[in-house]
Amino acid sequence: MTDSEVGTRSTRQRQAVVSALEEATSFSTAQELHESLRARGTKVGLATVYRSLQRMADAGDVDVIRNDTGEAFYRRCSSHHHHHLICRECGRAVEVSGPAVEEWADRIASENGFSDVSHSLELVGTCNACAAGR
Amino acid sequence: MTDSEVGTRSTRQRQAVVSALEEATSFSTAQELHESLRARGTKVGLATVYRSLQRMADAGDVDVIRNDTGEAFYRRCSSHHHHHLICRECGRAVEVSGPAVEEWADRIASENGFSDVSHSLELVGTCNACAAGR
DNA sequence: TGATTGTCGAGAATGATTCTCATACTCTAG
DNA sequence: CTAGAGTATGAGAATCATTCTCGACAATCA
Repeated sequence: MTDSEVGTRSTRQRQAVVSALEEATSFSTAQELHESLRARGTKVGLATVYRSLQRMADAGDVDVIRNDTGEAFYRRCSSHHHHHLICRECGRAVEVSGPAVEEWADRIASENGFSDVSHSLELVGTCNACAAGR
Repeated sequence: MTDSEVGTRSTRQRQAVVSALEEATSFSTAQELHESLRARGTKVGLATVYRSLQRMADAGDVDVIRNDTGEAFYRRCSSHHHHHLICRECGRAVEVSGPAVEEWADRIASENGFSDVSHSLELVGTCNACAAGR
């Protein structure tokens, strides 16, 4: 079995994880997704949620970010390269992209003799709705 | 006791953690620092290493980044705002700063109605030494 | 020196994530 | 449609980094 052959079967559990992700409006942990599935009466094992998320992350179908305690958060995202602007209060996330940043990253990398550079970038702030509600 | 009053005492253990950090040429985990202290014959508890690192991180004296498995890596850094360009093979880290990125982040944030925006950015690549050695 | 109070250390506890392995299910060839 | 092969699942154990607990110790200061 090669890597490209795994994760191809369509099961009730995988569809459930996908739909839970699509209902979520912000980044969610595996545990939260598992809980929301249980709450709606869909029985899916926690390990399966983790496996599904990992496979989707590997395939690039979901984005993974980590908070400052190292917990992983998942979100269904567009497939092109982008970054996130996340509200620190409500968790709402906006996809943003910045050619300027990509160019800057490449330039900095080559100036320092680095090659094959990838980058991770997240913006965290307070969205207007949350700022207004205080 | 207020926050400003904690972490003021000078102890052998704290000095040891600081010196271990200064000897390290790249980002290190708490476990690695603990091990290097033990290796040189300095007895310091693991919990103390964690506590010292956390306090320094809170004070802004060290930078913390996380790898893709969520483990925390620490490094003694300059105190002004900056980012890192890290070699994925040898772990060597270069501090970089980019006014362009800061401005872009602020602009994107305000365009989307976000305020109080902070950002995290890391560049990962292969340094020239490692690229040459292959 | 003695009192006060922060700090240490060993090991237990925590919590997210991964692993194990017996069982159930998908998919496809026939 | 059906059996067979091989993948996927689930419950709970295992892992592993990190944090907590609490009695003992040490830094600071009068």
